Amino acid sequence: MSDSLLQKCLARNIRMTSQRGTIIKVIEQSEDHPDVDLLYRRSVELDNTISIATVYRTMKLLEEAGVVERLEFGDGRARYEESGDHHEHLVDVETGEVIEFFDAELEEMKRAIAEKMGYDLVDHRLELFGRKKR
Amino acid sequence: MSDSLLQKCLARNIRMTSQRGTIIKVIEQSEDHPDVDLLYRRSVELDNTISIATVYRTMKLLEEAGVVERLEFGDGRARYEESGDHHEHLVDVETGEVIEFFDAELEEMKRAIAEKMGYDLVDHRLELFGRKKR
DNA sequence: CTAAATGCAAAACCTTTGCCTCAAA
DNA sequence: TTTGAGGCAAAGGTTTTGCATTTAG
Repeated sequence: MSDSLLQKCLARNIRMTSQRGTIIKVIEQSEDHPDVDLLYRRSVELDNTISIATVYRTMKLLEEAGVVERLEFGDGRARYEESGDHHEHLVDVETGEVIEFFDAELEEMKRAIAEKMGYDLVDHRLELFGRKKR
Repeated sequence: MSDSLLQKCLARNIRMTSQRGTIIKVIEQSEDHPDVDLLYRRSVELDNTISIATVYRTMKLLEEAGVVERLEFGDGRARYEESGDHHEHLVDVETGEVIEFFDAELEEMKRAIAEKMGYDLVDHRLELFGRKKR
């Protein structure tokens, strides 16, 4: 089975502090796609000495370490999720709900398209915005 | 053949002013994906009375009218392009160059995926980030 | 011990807005 | 003439940063 976020950070020699530990725990326990402010508020519940600057600095660190992914849904602030199996996002335009999905054929197609244009795909992002049928 | 951006705006009864005319001309002549500041600087060259607030207001107006598209490449500011044939973007991670492409199969796949999840696709966004092979 | 991390507040960005003036229809 | 648009500057929201202090290793 796969390592916890904390283990991944330790494996990368990220210096561990109580604040980072708290933020990492918050990320691990988040099932949604929180923005920094939400991560901050959840972290403060566990350790009321944490400042939002630390949350920003930690998220940047974790992103650069490749253990979290930064998402943008077009609302002007970054949201985060733990890195893991790659998947895409479908945003329900009426409720704001974010649904994760994965489609192997789609992944391969993206790789092939970049290939055809003479590029190695290093990253990619797909967001679908949909309205629930009824 | 298709209407110019100006014609599309007039057809939608967008009140025309000299500033809007200038900004529209700048968009028409832009072959890249300018952000607001760049649009502003290009507009000022043609009419030095234009303020950046007007550029922001005009881009919002044109976006809501559906005649321009707002793009986000993850650098924290909006970029724009004239609406037209739908296409995707591949960003060269080394040069920042943005290459447009279209793939009908990919489009259909996105629609089908949303469909399968019980959604009507109302919008979608795909960006590939690649490194040129050599 | 020493280098790095934190807190706090200020600053830096990008974007929006209030208000008064000006211009399009 | 009337309603909407523009300019300016201030304010808003998100993210970054300088600096003094604390802490991990």
